[in-house]
Amino acid sequence: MARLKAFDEDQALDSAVDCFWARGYEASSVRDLAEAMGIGSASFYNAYGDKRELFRRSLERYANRSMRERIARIEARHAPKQAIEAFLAEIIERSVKDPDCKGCLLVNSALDVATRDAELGRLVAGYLDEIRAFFRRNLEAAARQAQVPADIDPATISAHLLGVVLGIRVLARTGAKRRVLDSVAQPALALLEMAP
Amino acid sequence: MARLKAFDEDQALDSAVDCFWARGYEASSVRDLAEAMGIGSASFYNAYGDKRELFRRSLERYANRSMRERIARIEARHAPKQAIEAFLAEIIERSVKDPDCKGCLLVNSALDVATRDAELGRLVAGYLDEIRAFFRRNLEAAARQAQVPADIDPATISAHLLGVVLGIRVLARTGAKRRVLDSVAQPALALLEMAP
DNA sequence: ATTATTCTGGAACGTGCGCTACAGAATAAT
DNA sequence: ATTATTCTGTAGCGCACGTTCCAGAATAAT
Repeated sequence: MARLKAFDEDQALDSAVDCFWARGYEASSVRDLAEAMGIGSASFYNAYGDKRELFRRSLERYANRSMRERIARIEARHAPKQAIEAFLAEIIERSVKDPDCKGCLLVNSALDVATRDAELGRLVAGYLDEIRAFFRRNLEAAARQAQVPADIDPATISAHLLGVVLGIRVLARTGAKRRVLDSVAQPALALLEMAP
Repeated sequence: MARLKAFDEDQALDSAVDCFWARGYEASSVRDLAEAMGIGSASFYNAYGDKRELFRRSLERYANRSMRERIARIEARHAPKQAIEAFLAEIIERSVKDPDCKGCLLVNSALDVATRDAELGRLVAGYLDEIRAFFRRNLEAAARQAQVPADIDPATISAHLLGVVLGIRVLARTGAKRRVLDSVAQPALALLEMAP
């Protein structure tokens, strides 16, 4: 009964994610975004409401397709302790291989727009806490299976690991070399090793 | 032979630092800045050149008055190992006590404007590396005095500690509680403890 | 007192911003 | 074929941005 959309909404959303990821919220103008998405501004506002709402959906899509996908995939394939190691290894690998040093959209946003928009701030904080929950869940499972030293406290170490991930993401965006990122992660991973 | 400036240039610069610190580069308009600094736009451009140059000077002033001051003060008053502990403790203390959750101007900038301006990016990376150098210097001194375990590698642990500091700064800006920040730091500090 | 120089407040410039209006194109149902 | 509805390209809205201009005020040297 009406004209059909001439573009794929999710595909365009992916392009928006890339734009926000590389340049941040403020520096991505609606014209930049629309061009990257391959649509005009009328379609832009018709499909997504406004720039902020597009950003909210971009955050959500990034969280689903990048963070949650990674967590689910890794947890499906690895035992708890190895899942933690694989998570850190993959983040370093991706950071080093990204020629644009984009870091993580959630971390980038946490310091930028999230501080000026309470709802987005809560959203981002919640997404980051899912990473901590991933660490905690796997630390507890590893402890149950005696794969990690008995004296580690999952609540403490999971926060530490989240901090390490955030530190890696920040340094990665400044263009740090793999050697530095590995050094950031190594002592945290060493905590998981059993005494010889 | 000419009219005198009616404002203190450094004092106004401090106000600019506060503005950039709280809101970031893009979100601080020249009008915002000039108002916070208590000057008109003519004085603004006469004294500082342009917005970017003011930001460069703000970064420099923040580095000198916040980071370098802290490092110098702590190193003057503490033995190497205690200096590292005091640095982390002070950062957590300041983060928790800041009602605006501003985090660290250098870290905030590292993810924002520094990624779009190569010179500023190099500047920020250099400032952050001074924190790593502080850790490394004190780790080496502590090792020489047998205040830390013999098997710790200053090159690795200094990068780890920098990562932990960055993680704390990011979490602090998202409004994390002291308990979380302490948890991020605690395992890193435990590395410095001698085996019982 | 005059002069040369610099600083200051305010108005205004051009540009790019987020966003909207509108006319026409495309579709599904009648 | 007509109609109702939605999508699309383009032009342009009002506004805030960084920056400049300018007339006048303030100062130190003459």
